[in-house]
Amino acid sequence: MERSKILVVDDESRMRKLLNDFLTRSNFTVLEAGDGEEALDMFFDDKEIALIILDVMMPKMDGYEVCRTIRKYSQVPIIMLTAKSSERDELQGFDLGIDEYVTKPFSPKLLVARVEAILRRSRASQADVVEVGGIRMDRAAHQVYIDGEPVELSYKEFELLEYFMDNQGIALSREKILNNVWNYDYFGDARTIDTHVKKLRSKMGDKGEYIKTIWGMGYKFDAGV
Amino acid sequence: MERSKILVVDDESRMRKLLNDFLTRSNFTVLEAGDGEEALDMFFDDKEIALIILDVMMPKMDGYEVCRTIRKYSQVPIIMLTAKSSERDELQGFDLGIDEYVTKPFSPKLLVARVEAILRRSRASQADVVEVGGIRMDRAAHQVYIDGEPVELSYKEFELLEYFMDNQGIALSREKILNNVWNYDYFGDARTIDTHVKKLRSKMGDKGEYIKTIWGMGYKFDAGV
DNA sequence: GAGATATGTTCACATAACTTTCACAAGGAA
DNA sequence: TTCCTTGTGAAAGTTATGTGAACATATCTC
Repeated sequence: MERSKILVVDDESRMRKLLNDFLTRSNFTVLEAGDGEEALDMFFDDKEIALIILDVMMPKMDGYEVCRTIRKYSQVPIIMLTAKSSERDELQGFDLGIDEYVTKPFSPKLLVARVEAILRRSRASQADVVEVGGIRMDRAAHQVYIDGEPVELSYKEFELLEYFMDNQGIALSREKILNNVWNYDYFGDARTIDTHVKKLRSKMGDKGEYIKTIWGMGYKFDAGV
Repeated sequence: MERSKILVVDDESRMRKLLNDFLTRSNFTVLEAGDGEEALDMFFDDKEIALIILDVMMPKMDGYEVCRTIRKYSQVPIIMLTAKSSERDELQGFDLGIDEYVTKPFSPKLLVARVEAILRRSRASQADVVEVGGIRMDRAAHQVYIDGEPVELSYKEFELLEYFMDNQGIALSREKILNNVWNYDYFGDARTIDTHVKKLRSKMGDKGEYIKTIWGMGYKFDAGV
């Protein structure tokens, strides 16, 4: 997977540095903007920005304003940083097309998890139907076919398979799977993944072998093509 | 591998000198700070600090405080020095993002080993695919290919080969291998390395010869290219 | 809102895979 | 040769994963 470019907009440089650090560590490329105007300039200059993290409270042009302007031209995912949850409630009243709200102070780890989840979603919607090694995944219909036959998968099973198919050939640790397929607020047993993998494999028949176990590490989807 | 810069923070100058000595000998560049404020100044002045060793008990600003401040802006690895293990337990209750705890008195040798292990971890994610002399190592897929054919390696075997390939042409003592490939809390027989080397060699076929024995010393990976 | 149904999670145990140790063989150094 | 290090195969020990069932939670139906 290529490195996605993320634009961080905040007037406080410390906050920008913090986010930059964490996101860079998580393998994203980060651009920083110190105010709304700069943010708009950077966004319209660089067509490859995959996601924007936007502080609400900024001098001159606030996050709300920046968001409205961008939304006139683009559906790029936007995460809003708000200082109080009351701000958040207020904003949610308007339909600004904001993908997530994160209230300060937040755990950077959590933010990264949300960023990954959103990007996954927005990447997913690019190709609605994918077919690999006899497995056809129709995201719009939320339906999977194996050798042309429809297979009944539960919601989680579908999402798990989707994540596997989006990351073919890549070794995925349980932690990573949890972060991307489960909600960020799930803190249960990672072994639940094993159970889901078991069900997935059995529902997939002989294609179940595509889900390889990487002992001591996690799982990997590999259709061998 | 370039010399990594390490910041040692302790109010006792004897302790700083001791650490400085050992780390310098192990080929690190060392900066010293005598208190928390100085530490913060040095850290934010010098963007190249790769790791911080931090004493908990210090006058004015304690290690706990320093850590929290740094964590607001940076994910640099931090090793905490604690006087009693009770302190350690207490600290672990908070999620400060500390990478390691070392309880005084400690063996400097052990500390150096931990430093190396942590730095290796944080460096590891640089090049995802490496190929040398017909051996292709795909870290993302956690898979090794020899002459294009996939080879099944266990977790430890993979890590061992990874370490060898990251240190091509360098003679590696068993001690060093243990410190870097095994966990620091492994105190078993170093001969387990021999067994793993044997398995690796046999799984690598004629490429097994790349792992040379350095009699009386250890091993070396050398693809002769 | 109660009961039924489907889905998701946890648990305990079986199984499989891996790691370490051991004992002895083989090989290099003095 | 003699001492010490390394190679090797197999046994013993350890840990991770597979699996079925119980339990919990959410969803649907009436």
